[in-house]
Amino acid sequence: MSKCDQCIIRQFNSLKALTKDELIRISGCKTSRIVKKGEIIFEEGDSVNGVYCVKDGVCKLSKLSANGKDQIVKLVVKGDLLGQRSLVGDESANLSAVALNDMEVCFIPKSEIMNDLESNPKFTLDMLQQMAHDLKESDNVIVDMAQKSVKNRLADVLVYVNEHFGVDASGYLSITLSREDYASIVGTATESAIRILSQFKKEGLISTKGKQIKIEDIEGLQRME
Amino acid sequence: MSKCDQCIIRQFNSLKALTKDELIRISGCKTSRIVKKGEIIFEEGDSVNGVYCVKDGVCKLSKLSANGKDQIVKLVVKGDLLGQRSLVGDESANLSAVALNDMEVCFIPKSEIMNDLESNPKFTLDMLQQMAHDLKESDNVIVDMAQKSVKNRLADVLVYVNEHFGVDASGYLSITLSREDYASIVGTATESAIRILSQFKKEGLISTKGKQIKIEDIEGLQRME
DNA sequence: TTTAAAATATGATTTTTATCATGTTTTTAG
DNA sequence: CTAAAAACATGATAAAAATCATATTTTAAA
Repeated sequence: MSKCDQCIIRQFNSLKALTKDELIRISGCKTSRIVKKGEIIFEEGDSVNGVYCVKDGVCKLSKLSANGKDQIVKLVVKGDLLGQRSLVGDESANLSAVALNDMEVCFIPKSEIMNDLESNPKFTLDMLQQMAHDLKESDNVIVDMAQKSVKNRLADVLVYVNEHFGVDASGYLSITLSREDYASIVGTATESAIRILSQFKKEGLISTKGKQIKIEDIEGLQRME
Repeated sequence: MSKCDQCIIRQFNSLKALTKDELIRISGCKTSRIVKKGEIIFEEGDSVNGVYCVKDGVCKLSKLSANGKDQIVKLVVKGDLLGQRSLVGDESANLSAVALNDMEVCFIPKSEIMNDLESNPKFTLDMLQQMAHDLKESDNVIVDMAQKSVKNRLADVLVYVNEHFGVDASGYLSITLSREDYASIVGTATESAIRILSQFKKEGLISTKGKQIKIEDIEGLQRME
């Protein structure tokens, strides 16, 4: 089993604020796991009972709305923690987490994390800062959701995915989301998302190969925002 | 000057996790202030440099969108803290805070709060728990914003205001929001909000007197959700 | 108290977005 | 490899919401 105190990933999240002793203790009780693309890590209503540290891959956090559609609230990437909100709030999951590609995650039991949160203020403060950042992001999403058109929001998402996940050797976005996923991030009907992507294609802003998307004119997409 | 350790309001927020000594120290450096209805407490981009503890009244947290419209993200009420996100993130305000009625607030300088956050894990953890709750709420707003109709969202807001602020002696909502404020919470055009309120009136769900609103059929409004 | 300004109200119209229908392509399972 | 399922695509139409126009009412200021 790999050791947390030698794991580079923790530099990207609040676990970096733990002491060497705390990391060694956590190493002893954490479990590693491979999550296949499409697999559910946890679902709305589940007791999560710990925190996942994402060593590789990406997953979506989504919530089922009253009308039966899934709304994606956030993408969780390599280096992020997952499940900390439910853990801190001591409640069952408000969102579902589903892998968008193959992932590698470490699971740290709740009791271990809570122990450190209660005794290591540096760790707690780092977690608080991270959550403050998440809250700011969420507030910004609310504003965009309320005030921008579907077309604008979709352009935003393409730019976001491009910036955060980059492109593969042939220039296609390295994360492949289904049209339904795009619709579910933007908060629109799948047909509308497809239609707008087609329009972007006609306008030369993007090109596609199957479900893969290549951004051809990022300034054009940004200008729309 | 009133003493924080004897102030009942702190029971409603994270300040309750401070020790008596810490409260006495804070009492010595806090300042009290009356904020008139409509007055700006801070604006997007301001350095807030501390935390406000709301002793009385209500304010809106909003952000100016690219199209020039204000989007209200949250209502901050008696007992809540204000400005903690910017303080923890060590950045300028992402939102503006404007009083919706006359308020009484206490301002605690940043250095004092940070000092306690770094040394009192109970306080930090309480703050973290509160922020986890805020984040959950924000995520839920995103889902509603994306998946519910304007009419549904407006019904939600009326129910929310009713539940959180109650009614005056004659049964009218005790917080009086302008139609523009309602539009800005829901994320719609002012005319649309007015139109839907008129429709609710015709359907007997609410009645109005000037800008005041009385809920006549809360189940009807809830059923819509 | 009178008047100007702001807020509320409502109609007409346009734009945006959702829904339904249906066909095509791509992916997946046997 | 092939059939079935899933995902993608697009047209037609309906519904939702924005915009523009213009009254009317309420509020605030001189």
